Amino acid sequence: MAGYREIAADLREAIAAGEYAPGAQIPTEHALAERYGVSRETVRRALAELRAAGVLESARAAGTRVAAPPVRLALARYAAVADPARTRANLGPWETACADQGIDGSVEVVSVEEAIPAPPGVAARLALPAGASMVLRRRRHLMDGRVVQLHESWMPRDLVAGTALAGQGKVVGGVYAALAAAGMRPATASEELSARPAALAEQSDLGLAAVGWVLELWRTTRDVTGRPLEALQVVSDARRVTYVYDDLPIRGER
Amino acid sequence: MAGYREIAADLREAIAAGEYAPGAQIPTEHALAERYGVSRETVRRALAELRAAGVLESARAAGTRVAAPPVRLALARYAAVADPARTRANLGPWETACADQGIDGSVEVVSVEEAIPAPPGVAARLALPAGASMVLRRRRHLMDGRVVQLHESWMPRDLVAGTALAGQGKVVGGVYAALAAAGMRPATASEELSARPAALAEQSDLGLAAVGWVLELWRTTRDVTGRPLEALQVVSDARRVTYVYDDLPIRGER
DNA sequence: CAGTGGTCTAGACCACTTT
DNA sequence: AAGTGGTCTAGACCACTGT
Repeated sequence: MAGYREIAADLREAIAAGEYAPGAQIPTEHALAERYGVSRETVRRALAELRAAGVLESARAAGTRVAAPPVRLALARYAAVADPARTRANLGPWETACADQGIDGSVEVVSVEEAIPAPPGVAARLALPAGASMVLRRRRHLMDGRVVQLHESWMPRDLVAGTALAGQGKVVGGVYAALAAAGMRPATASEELSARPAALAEQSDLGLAAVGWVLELWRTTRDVTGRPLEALQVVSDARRVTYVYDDLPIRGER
Repeated sequence: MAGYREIAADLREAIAAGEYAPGAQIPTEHALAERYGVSRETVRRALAELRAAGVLESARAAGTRVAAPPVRLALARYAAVADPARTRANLGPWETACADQGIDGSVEVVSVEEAIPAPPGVAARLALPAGASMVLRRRRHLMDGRVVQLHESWMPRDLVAGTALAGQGKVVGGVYAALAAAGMRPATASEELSARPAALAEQSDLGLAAVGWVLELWRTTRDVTGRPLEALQVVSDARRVTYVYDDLPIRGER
């Protein structure tokens, strides 16, 4: 009579109707199997669907509960980051954004490699010849306790060799300041934002349960002449982040 | 010996290593069960994980194949939409973006309701008093054959009553032109972008299989005085869309 | 018509948490 | 110690696709 999709839809409705509040435990799999007159495996398929949809959360011997919507970090991508008052005492934009939202943000430099062959996507964004152009790669983890974002920053090797950017460890004052100190002036940036299921490595780096999704942001920074200075890939737990573009001037249609 | 997660990881590696090319059929569930020495149900759990991760696609009686990465539409959110040459003969930005990418885009007006109580998120974005502020809602579907985006546009009722925006059917020339014709000048827009699992209605509207994910974009348009004119919610199939913000001026840090 | 994936069952054992 | 969800099995029937 009741297929697992119907059971899933039924439970979904009951939850949406407030029959089970966020955090409340739903009946056990055994009880649901009896209620719907199906086997426990069939109930489990319904619950699996609702877990994947973020509606339910199960903990090993503690039952299945209605999931509370995740706490999202709002991250400014445009106007708000321009406020110089916000760039406090050597805090980067991440620490500042976290502090504004009452969260303890931190950054860990994972690796700095001075000469890596540029992958195709990076070469294209940096306008380097396809093939074996060598680039600098800096990898970072941005955390608020758990890892929230994975950063991979790629820069043309000839631009940054010998500068602070080629050194190990954190770049104090930010990448843009270091670029400026080396005589390069970031003037514009282009961003490409998409969502996709997490790769296996991302799943473990971000501590995602089962099949997680990520937001993938590419930011290409250029100087006034249009020369690319940096290609930055930001991979985030899709459920933990909102990107905000504030006060974009309107010049035409949308 | 082999749990379903190991089997999933094993297959994932084989596919990443190119052992099965995109579009190629992998062995049948029966064959995999025999190879790994497990039951068919266990294999199916592994395959379910890879389907959820977008690695595999199954068709009813035609086997399971390696999924090709979905074709994404690049949608400009900033500089490129300002090019007046692109706004062709009453084509909206959607039709234009699709045409640029060799795709036949179309727009369908789903409903126009003149007086709806504003939901909390809308009231906040339109800076209306919480409670029962009445607003106009226009719902559209943007298609390239399949439905790609769901639009819900909300405007304060007192601003648009009696204008072309309150009429049924398409607004020729675009919402911004209609606002301008009614004496309102859109000057800035703020966008908030996040990803989440699709709600049930979105799943069916967008034709998503199983548990799909969506990108949710809120665009709040204001005039020079900062008065909100429109709150637009755009829900897209997360696998079909990339949002592009071109040539953002850099004024501070990121 | 043979073979595929989709669904379902009635058991079973385990690791773990809660009491 | 009892109860929970996590994993697994060896069957079964079905709808559908390909030939």
